[in-house]
Amino acid sequence: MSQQRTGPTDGPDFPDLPEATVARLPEYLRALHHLAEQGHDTVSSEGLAAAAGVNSAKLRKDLSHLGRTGTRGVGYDVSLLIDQIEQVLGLTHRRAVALVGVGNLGHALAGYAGFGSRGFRIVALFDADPGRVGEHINGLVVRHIEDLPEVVEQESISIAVIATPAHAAQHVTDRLVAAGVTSVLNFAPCVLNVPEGVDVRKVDLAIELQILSFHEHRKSALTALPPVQKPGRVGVANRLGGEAVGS
Amino acid sequence: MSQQRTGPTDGPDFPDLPEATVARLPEYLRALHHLAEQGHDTVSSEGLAAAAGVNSAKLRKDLSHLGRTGTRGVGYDVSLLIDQIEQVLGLTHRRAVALVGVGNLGHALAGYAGFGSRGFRIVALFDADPGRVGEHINGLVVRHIEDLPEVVEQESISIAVIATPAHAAQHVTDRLVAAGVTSVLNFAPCVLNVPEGVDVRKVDLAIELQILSFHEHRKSALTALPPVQKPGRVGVANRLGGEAVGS
DNA sequence: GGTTGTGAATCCATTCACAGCC
DNA sequence: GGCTGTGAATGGATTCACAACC
Repeated sequence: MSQQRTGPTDGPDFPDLPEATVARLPEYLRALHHLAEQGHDTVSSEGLAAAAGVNSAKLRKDLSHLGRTGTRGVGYDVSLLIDQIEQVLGLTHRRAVALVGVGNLGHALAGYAGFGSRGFRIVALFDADPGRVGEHINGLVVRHIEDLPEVVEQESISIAVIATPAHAAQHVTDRLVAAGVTSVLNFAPCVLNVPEGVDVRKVDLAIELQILSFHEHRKSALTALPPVQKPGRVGVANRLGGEAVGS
Repeated sequence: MSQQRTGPTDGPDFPDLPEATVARLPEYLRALHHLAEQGHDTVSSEGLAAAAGVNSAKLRKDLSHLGRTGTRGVGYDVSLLIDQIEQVLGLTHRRAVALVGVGNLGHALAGYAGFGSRGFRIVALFDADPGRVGEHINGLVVRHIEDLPEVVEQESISIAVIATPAHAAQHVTDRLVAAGVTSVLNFAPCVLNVPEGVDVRKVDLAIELQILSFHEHRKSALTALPPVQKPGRVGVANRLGGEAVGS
């Protein structure tokens, strides 16, 4: 009755990864590629954890969700682990991505080489401004937003990036969803309402800075006031990077 | 002996906000500004929660950490709440921000108007490429990275944005930290090692897409396979935005 | 009547610590 | 001896549900 978990050799089935784990797998993947380039072919949980900026217990727990991945006493096989993670993340083929809004930020994103090397291909650019339509960017022609349904269909696009002004973002989203897009990465500073089954992730520059601002505020409040010695709070300093800090 | 919590009238003291709450306050703030523009002067937890894309219980719990903020039976005073949140986030004065790396993305960030309106001022641009030094962007001159210490000092910069290639990011970070910067927003796809007391937040475009890719992968695996009826898993559909989705 | 603020209950994530395996 | 995989323990965050208040 249980719907046949695919055989043990058949690549990982679909484990129900915790969301927090999913969010970290890409970072592990990046670190692994880096290690592979440097010629490592195995790595310990300790080593990979350091390279990915997490602690080793968390890393091992995360990887344990993928099934048997390492070998005790040895560590993880780098290229094998890369395959397994790419498998789970659905990165076995390059996914087609549409980008809407070729203003300041959109231009930069369209030119970003990192997408290509990490599993994605920007295959279409859109803008609502007729003055922009027809412009060539990085080998692609900017098309009018009217053409969305057609292009999404033709190119099998399921993921879109929104880099429009905030006031246009919801409208654009509705059209994207209507055209069949089911995942959206939103750079506009606003919340998007989408129907069930559509995923949205948001990146907001100002919000990131405001979170940092909070910590700045707290830090200055603390140092301004008292030199209170909190004993036993010292240990575990973040290991420092390459060169000396003191110039 | 306890170090005098500032008086009750004296604006909010320094509550130890849960990190998850801190991360949401900026979104509430944005929503509140939007409501204020539209002329609302009070809002219920339900209303604000909808505008910020969270549920109302969470919103109330978050705001409760700031002390008494709303009035029962009525709701929250919009402009009062704005003040309170800006207070806690340390946004009472515009913070000076440095941006390092004026390539593709750096250019776009330097031109991003949203910073100005939301509590920040980009006051300095840096690059390592001498060919770029001297260039004018948005009223600022690009300076060589050698000048960091001097400028950071002069302009009281505590926050920096890194938009360099990955291979340069750690080195740049070390110099920023040495110059006195204590918060970093990192757009380079790599982990940064920093000493205790320095905060780093990271934004990685490809990682965001990879997380979406996972969900795409899962969705297609589910629809490809079985029409398994999971009873009682339906409810709570995401409310749909303005116009109809069906074109 | 309406809405906030909050204990209690639940859920999820992280960390600990060690048994099991190479 | 070294390292992974994992139960058990802890710690946070979310949700529930209602008393307190306007």
